[in-house]
Amino acid sequence: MEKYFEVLRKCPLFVGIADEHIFKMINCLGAVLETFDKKYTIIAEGNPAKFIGILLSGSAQIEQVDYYGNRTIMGRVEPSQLFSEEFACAERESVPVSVIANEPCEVLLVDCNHILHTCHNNCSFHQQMIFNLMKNMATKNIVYHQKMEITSKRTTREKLLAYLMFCAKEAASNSFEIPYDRQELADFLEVDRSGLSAEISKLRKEGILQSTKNHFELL
Amino acid sequence: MEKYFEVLRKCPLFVGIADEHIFKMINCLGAVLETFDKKYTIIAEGNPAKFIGILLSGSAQIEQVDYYGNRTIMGRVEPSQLFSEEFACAERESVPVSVIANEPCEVLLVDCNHILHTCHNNCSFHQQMIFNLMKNMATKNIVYHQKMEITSKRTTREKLLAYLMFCAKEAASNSFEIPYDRQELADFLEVDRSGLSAEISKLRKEGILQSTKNHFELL
DNA sequence: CACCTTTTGTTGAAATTTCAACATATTTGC
DNA sequence: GCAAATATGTTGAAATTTCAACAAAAGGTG
Repeated sequence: MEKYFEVLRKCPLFVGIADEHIFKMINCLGAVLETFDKKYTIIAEGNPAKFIGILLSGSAQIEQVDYYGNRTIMGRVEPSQLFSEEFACAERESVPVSVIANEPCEVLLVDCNHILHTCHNNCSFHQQMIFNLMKNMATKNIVYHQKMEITSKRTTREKLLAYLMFCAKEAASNSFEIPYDRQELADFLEVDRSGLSAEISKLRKEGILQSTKNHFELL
Repeated sequence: MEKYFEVLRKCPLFVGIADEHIFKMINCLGAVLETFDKKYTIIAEGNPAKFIGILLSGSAQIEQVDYYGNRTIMGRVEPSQLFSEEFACAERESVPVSVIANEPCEVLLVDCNHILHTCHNNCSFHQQMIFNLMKNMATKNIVYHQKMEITSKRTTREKLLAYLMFCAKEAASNSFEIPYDRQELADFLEVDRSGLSAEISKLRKEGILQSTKNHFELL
């Protein structure tokens, strides 16, 4: 467990909690370590919303597949980040999305009851965690706002440019990598993959961007 | 202020707080009461993200207008509900959306600093409020998930049906009212208004639904 | 009630997306 | 390094959306 120290320090759940207390808390919370191979399902749609996930290594994706078979990618999870916490904290019956490993992943699963319903004796760590969860969820809320701002655009070109400009802003550079392959980007932007490829070519020909694989540069 | 008692009791911020303490807390939080006429802007895009809003009466809408002039309606706010709390709690500089009064509104604005940064003396009310905010934001997060599930559909018809089925589920009946007029529904579903009207007519002719104004019935 | 304003429905043309099918490029596993 | 599998790019046809313009209906106001 010690090898995850740096990851856990950065976890939004443990902000403001002294290093020496983090591992004690993880024990106290009854966290379970699990590993998943690439493409495996960490949490399946319909599962009970019981766990708050902490990604320790690898990367994962939040997905939803609808009735028609269209996949929507809600977002990506990187080490230190939480996943599925909104469903656990809202005390939903089940999780409406799937969490899929993009590469081999190690995750820590914390039973949400240990965070929400125990320790009413004013334990200060516990209160700090609730505060941290609150902040984390406010931030996640904003991330969803940003996704909606991108996907609300009406054409593939506008969605793509909105997304790329967002990435450029995040990277503070016109040159950046995106975390998605073409199919994933299409599923994130909620457009057709082949149309997306065509649009990227078009923008390249128009001299608006350069790209090789996942690397883009806005001109 | 007493006339808002019932509304405040139902406010997610005051869950688990005894009735007799609610007004004291509102004073303590330095909440400001403001009123707005129909169509007025309660919070404008770009404003400092300083306030958590509580809607006391009327109804409001969360909107975002992009570069191209397309309006997106993120959602609706009903009495007792909070608005703009995610931006305040995440300590964002400014609010990326506008909150618009749909009818004459009374709102309570609470400086988020009074909730986030004071009272580190373990005041139990305060801790309850943080917990409440956390739950509220988890729930809001899920609401956004639901919206994305609807708007991720690829055609106007699919979006509309997904929305109507969601409403029917909420109402626990095939017969229900929606809170939007046609233009607003189009802006919520992120489609063209005239195309939406055409699609509704089509569904009516196909015998899939009946509708008069805002009332719908799925058959 | 009559007038004006706003909302809703209808239509056809133009733009765009999706879909399917295939070619090419890249990656993976042995 | 090769073969197989996967990912990406390209194309044209069909479906759908958007857009603009207008007609009809509903609502508000004096």
